[in-house]
Amino acid sequence: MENILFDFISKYISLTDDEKNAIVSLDIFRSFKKGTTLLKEGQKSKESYFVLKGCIRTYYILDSEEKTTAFYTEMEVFTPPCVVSKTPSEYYVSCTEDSILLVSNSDMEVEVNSKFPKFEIMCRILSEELLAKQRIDFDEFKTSSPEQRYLNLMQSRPDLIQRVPQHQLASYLGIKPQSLSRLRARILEKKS
Amino acid sequence: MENILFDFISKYISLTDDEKNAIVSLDIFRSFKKGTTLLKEGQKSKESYFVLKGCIRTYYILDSEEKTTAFYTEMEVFTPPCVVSKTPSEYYVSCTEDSILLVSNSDMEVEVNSKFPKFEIMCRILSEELLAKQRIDFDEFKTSSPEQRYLNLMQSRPDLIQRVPQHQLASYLGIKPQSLSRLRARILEKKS
DNA sequence: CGTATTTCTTAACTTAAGTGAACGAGGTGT
DNA sequence: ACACCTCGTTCACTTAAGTTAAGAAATACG
Repeated sequence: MENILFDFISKYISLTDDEKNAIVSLDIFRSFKKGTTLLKEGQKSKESYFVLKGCIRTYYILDSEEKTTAFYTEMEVFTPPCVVSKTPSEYYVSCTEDSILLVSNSDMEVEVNSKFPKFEIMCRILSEELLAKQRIDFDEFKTSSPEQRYLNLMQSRPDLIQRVPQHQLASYLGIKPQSLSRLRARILEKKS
Repeated sequence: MENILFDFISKYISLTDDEKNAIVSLDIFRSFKKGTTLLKEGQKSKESYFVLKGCIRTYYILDSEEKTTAFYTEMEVFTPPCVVSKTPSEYYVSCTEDSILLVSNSDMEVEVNSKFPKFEIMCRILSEELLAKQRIDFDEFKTSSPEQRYLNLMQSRPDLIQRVPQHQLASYLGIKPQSLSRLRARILEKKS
């Protein structure tokens, strides 16, 4: 499990064995059962997540309806916005599958960053990359129809369509479950 | 003009007079006429922008139609995703108004960051904040209808509605100009 | 100043998403 | 085995956005 993490980190900086040991000794791997809620609306948190295995999702409850806005799967990082803004969360975070996560605490990060300046650099580069990636995703969402979004998702993250319930996918695509069903039927019809 | 920049920076780190002078001596303020294109599709770039005065927008040309996806105004920072990914740009960046911008080059940033580690920290914090902010914007976009998005925009950035052409606003809201006109008429009718 | 061009609005019609309801399949728990 | 519940699909109907076209308003420019 540690190797997955170190492979990820090695894309940004190189670590000595001592540094690797220091990270392992932090004891930050955690297992969660499917359905576990990691963060609730109204709560404050300092935790960030790196998904080693499984899938977590973020959702809002608006008019007593769940609105799923994001999924994070293997090799993806997620810091809830409320951790950055230090305000109570407006959304929920939970595991859609049995998951193994690296859970880090922002106090801990401050400490590690000051001890290993390399780490600070990695965090900067990673944030910049995620910002750029999310910008592209947002642009794509804005400039396409629900149907195009679904087709794009089939290209970019085909696994999600299989592993995630349709009604969660629907709100992820910005539509209702019924519309997703219809849209899928429409696509199948076109193919034939 | 420098003071606007230093006020901004002071939200993240504190600078000595020497450091301020070092920054001023980089000579990075630039003026642009309304309509100036800063980046074209297919080009590579290393430039990031901080808006001191004016407004810049990003847009795609898809099916020979402009699709505006973002506006950056006073006190906002923008690094085009292609600068981060080091690939040719898929979009355009241009000034919608006469603008004064701080233009920085990523080579220059590397140098400044290694000379002043403080700066690295600021960049990390800033990226994290922007990422979280953009995440919230994206979530809001996904979970609301075009009409709600327009009403939200009236709350959060009322100036944009005044200073930017309607057809650019429309694609920013993910709809066609005609739909924006209609939607505005609908809102006015409800009020009365 | 007047003409050209762009921008915004309106309208009629088409297409697709939202809504409410019903149904069947699959899973859960007692 | 049974009742229960969630989930996905389908249908009929409503509502809003896309499309095409036309005209009014604002702006740019010679």
